[in-house]
Amino acid sequence: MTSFNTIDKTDAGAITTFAKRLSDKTLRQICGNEIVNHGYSGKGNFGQILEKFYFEYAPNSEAEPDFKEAGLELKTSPLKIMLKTQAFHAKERLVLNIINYREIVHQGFNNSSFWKKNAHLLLVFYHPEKDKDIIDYLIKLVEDWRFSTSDLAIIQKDWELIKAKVVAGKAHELSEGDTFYLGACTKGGKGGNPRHQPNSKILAKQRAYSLKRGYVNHIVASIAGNETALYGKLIDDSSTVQDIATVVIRKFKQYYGKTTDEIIALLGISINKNSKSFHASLTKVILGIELNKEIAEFEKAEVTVKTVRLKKNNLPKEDISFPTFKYKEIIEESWDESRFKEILEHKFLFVFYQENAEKQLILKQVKFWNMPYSDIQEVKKLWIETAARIKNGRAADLPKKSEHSICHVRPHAQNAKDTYETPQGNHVVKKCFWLNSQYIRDAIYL
DNA sequence: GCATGATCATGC
DNA sequence: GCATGATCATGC
Repeated sequence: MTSFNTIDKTDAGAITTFAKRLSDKTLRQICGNEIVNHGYSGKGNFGQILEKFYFEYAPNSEAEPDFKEAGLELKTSPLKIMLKTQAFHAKERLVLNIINYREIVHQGFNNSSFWKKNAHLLLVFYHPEKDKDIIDYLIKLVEDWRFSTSDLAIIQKDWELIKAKVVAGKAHELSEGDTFYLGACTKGGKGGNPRHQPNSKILAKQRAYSLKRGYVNHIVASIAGNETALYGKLIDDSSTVQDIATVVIRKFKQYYGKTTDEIIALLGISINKNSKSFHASLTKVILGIELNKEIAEFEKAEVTVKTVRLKKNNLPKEDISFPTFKYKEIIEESWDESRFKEILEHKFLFVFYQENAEKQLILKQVKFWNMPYSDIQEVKKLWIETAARIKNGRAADLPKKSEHSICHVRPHAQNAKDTYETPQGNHVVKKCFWLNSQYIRDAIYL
């Protein structure tokens, strides 16, 4: 193989071309058997082996990009194959450099450690398979990446929010749901590797900048050129306003106080009022997205839309459900790696309608929301209690609404015969966590 | 009127 | 066939 040492290190194009030789190959094929005794094991080491044996430099954690003369940062990330479409998707968020709490408060975006390191990425996507050695993973996609103008505007806004929280002495309250594309994800194993922060005595978990999985999906699809879904954009590079929340709220606001019938008439469209997807369709139409398309920004930011019907007293008619959990799986999870915590760390868009005297639905308010850190800590207690009861054979008796102010557990199944097996071997109706209607009213709507 | 249990509709 | 979002039914 041609050595990387023959490549012009100031030329990002030449480095990318050299990297592209990896496409559709494995590390063993490209580097030969010299890497069999690579000495690395376990997750996350694909990148280190690639750096050491292909690019021939020692893994480091410097503030400069990996190829600093070319301003290019090497990142490797795993893909998974979607069963239905056989298309490649991002398996995980893409973790970037550590957020230095002491430094960020003195930085602007353009001289931030995030931007210095990640303005230009060299991405290597590989396909990990169980039971295979890391060096036998197939490398599927290799490409350099720069953020589009409109994406960068959103990422900069995300960065400003992360900084503002650290400036306010709230680094310990950072959550991935705070932001749209650029997340602050935990990094550093169990215990969260607590760090000092500048404006508070409270220790904060170590966190890194990361691109959300939905955003990495967008990168993968755009590199592979095989978008399976159709996307409609709220914002493009020529938009005057480049902020997701501002654009969305502005579009909805002109219909506040109007009934769904009036909104439909004003929009001049016809959608089936009796369909259960009526509200989802109406949301898309208000946002100017065609019904057969997905909202590009929401997919990239992994925004979950929830439609809520309020009663006259502002209390939602229903609690909000989440996916069911399997009794035998939840007891094997820890809270920090739990599916439910991951769900709660997403950003939500709530669309509130309220019933009037004639039983018509009036659009009241839309709100982007993510669960505050302190509430997530409360839910953690409920989750632990739930797992403990299941372990103790009490799957039929899980925390009720009266036991917790934020969430409860309740059936969510086709019918009473639709069950999952418990650790004890009996079958109990499928259940899930629900967000209490009172909490939705008090913590989100009002 | 609400908590709790139960079930429906849709789309993949 | 099942996951998911949404909604209904009953009894206290």
